[in-house]
Amino acid sequence: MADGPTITTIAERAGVSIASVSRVLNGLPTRQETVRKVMAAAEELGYVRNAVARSLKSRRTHQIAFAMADIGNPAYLAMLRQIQPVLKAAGYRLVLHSTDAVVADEIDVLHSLGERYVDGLIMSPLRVTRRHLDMLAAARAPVVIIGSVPEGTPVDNVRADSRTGVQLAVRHLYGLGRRTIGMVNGPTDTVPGAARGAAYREALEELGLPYDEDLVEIGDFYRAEGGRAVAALLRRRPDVDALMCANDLIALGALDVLRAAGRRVPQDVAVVGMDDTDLAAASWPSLTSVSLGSAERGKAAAELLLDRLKNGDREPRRVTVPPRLAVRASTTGEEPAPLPPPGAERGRP
Amino acid sequence: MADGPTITTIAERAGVSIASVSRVLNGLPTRQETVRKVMAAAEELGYVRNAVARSLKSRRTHQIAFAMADIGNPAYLAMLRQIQPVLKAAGYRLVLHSTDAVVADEIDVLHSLGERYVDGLIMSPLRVTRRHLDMLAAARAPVVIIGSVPEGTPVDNVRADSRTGVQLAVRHLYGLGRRTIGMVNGPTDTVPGAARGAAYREALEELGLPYDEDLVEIGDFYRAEGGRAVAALLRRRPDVDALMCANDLIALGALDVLRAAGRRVPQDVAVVGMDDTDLAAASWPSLTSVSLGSAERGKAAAELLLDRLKNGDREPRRVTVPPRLAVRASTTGEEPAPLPPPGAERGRP
DNA sequence: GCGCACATCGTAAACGTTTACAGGAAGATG
DNA sequence: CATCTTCCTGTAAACGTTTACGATGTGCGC
Repeated sequence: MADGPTITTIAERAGVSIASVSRVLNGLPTRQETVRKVMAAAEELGYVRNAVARSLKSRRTHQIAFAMADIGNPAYLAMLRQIQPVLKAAGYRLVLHSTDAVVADEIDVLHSLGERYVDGLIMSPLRVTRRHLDMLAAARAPVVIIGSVPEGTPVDNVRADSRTGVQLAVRHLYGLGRRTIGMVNGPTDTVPGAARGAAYREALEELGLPYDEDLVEIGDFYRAEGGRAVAALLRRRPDVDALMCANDLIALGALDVLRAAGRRVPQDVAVVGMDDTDLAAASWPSLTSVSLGSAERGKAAAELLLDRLKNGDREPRRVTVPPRLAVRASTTGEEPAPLPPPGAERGRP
Repeated sequence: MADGPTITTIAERAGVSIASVSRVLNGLPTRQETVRKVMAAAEELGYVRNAVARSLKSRRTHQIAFAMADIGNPAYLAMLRQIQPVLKAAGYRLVLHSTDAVVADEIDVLHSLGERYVDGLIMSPLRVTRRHLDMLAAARAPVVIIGSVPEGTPVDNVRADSRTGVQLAVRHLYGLGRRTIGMVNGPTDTVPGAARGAAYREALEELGLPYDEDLVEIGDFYRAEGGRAVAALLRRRPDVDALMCANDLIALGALDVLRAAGRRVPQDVAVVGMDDTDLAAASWPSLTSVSLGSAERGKAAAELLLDRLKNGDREPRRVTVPPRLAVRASTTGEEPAPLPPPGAERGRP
């Protein structure tokens, strides 16, 4: 693992100056003979350009950071899967940060833009605080936010339309005859939590259903937490006949708890998830889920950022991705009640 | 987004030399008064160290690359989830490459180590070719391979024990009375494919069951492909009573096809997956699956690499992670046949 | 008052590139 | 043949750090 060759090594071997080597390597006009010599030397030495030195001089790292709240969440994963190829095709590397949705970590990432190790950042914060906005305004590199930011914030941003998404789901449940529709939400101090909670309320009102706080339970965006929240809601309102869950993980938790409680899905309680992740199609029963277009949002974010890197001072843009409802068995399943869990699942006959 | 301050700016403002600024920022012994002045200036200017310049000088980027075959595969994702926090805790950033299991892309990644934009690489190649080995030998930065490499290859490597894993599964099926155990594999020119195929054969022999090529079908490591392979196998051997699938996605495909064919799982056909991903627990019925310890392997790989970065010329190490069998409903479920899929399952609005 | 040890600092080189600039050679033009 | 272009090349500076080295100043012992 000896020290690799540099353009100086090549220059010596080819008998030219380092400037010529650089020009040849960058395809600038050069005499044919020189090109040949330099190429030959580079080939023999197995030369590879030093990206760090190059970045220092050119002030471009060809790296873009993606700060995701939670690697475990398939919705962010769907974004990542789209972001990666778009960046790769444009010649950028992807630096991955996981912030665990901790504000301090997100601020850290924004702050670290000052280190200039990336040309730009795609970030998907769960909540947007005053500090976020301050840091965004002072950010030393272009940032694209996936999620909602206050009106007028001068930053490119890609948002889902969870309002319409929740509306789609609630209407679907209403159309199936459900009238006691509960909501299991994540923390309402998060952007998605707040939006989904409000949208649920609106959707009910639009349909002329009463909004009842007893039908709303706040947990967190994880399976176990979601399950706990559902259990609490069930104790309070055993008559609930449908559950709008703020994401698929919560919905899976709901399925767990409903099964354990002997409630049939969808006959007794219909369940709708959100994000339409892989888990929704694979779950038991398969989960009706609102797709908020995570994949499309990821792609759009990457494209926005690339565009901004080309064209630094265009107006900030906002892209909104429309939701879709993927209807599956957890709302329209026609088979008889799912039976108690198979013995091995949790030790029951 | 004006040009940020550099140590030169600070030096001017504090009335000291850039050397002093650097010393203060790096905590080298300096007079108290100087420290104060420099810190004050840095603070006022909102100075952040330029990581690129720092890397150029120090020959350390504090970045580590992870080249995963397929972002969509939850097994790799499980590795990623473990790798990320380990690196972060050690002060390294994570650069993510997705190679789509294309050899040329993997070679590219190895080659790009010469650009010195990372201090090391964790790679999980699906197949290891001659070129891989050549590039590994010539790699300009430490590499840890997740997966098997030929005996004696001088490289840190973390492997699963799929042989024992398959054995666990086949014995489990045998113990449940299954005697016509099929295998649905991915391409056998991949390392896991070859290993799992061979292990299946060995496990049968160990149990005194005949090895029958008709019971083996090769597809690819994806859900749809797995389904197709199972369909083919079923046509050839309708009497099969158990399926050993080379990963969970294949097993999900198997469930799809078995359901469509009216076969009950596990009564008619027991199904075992591999990798024990989130999907296994969420699927319908839940999937018995061999965990090859993806998470542990990711963690081990990250730790091996960090250790190697500290101690460049210790002996190459090999870590083998033991498999576990997660038993679920697809082999031991006792409920009556799952019914045909609900109508809505694949009709989307 | 001299010499020495020590602490602190500034100068300058280095990391590996890219690139502005100027110089030289060759060809075109008078 | 002198001059002007044109093309190609080399010199050197720059990007923002870290760090070896030598210079300076201070305090102390004699």
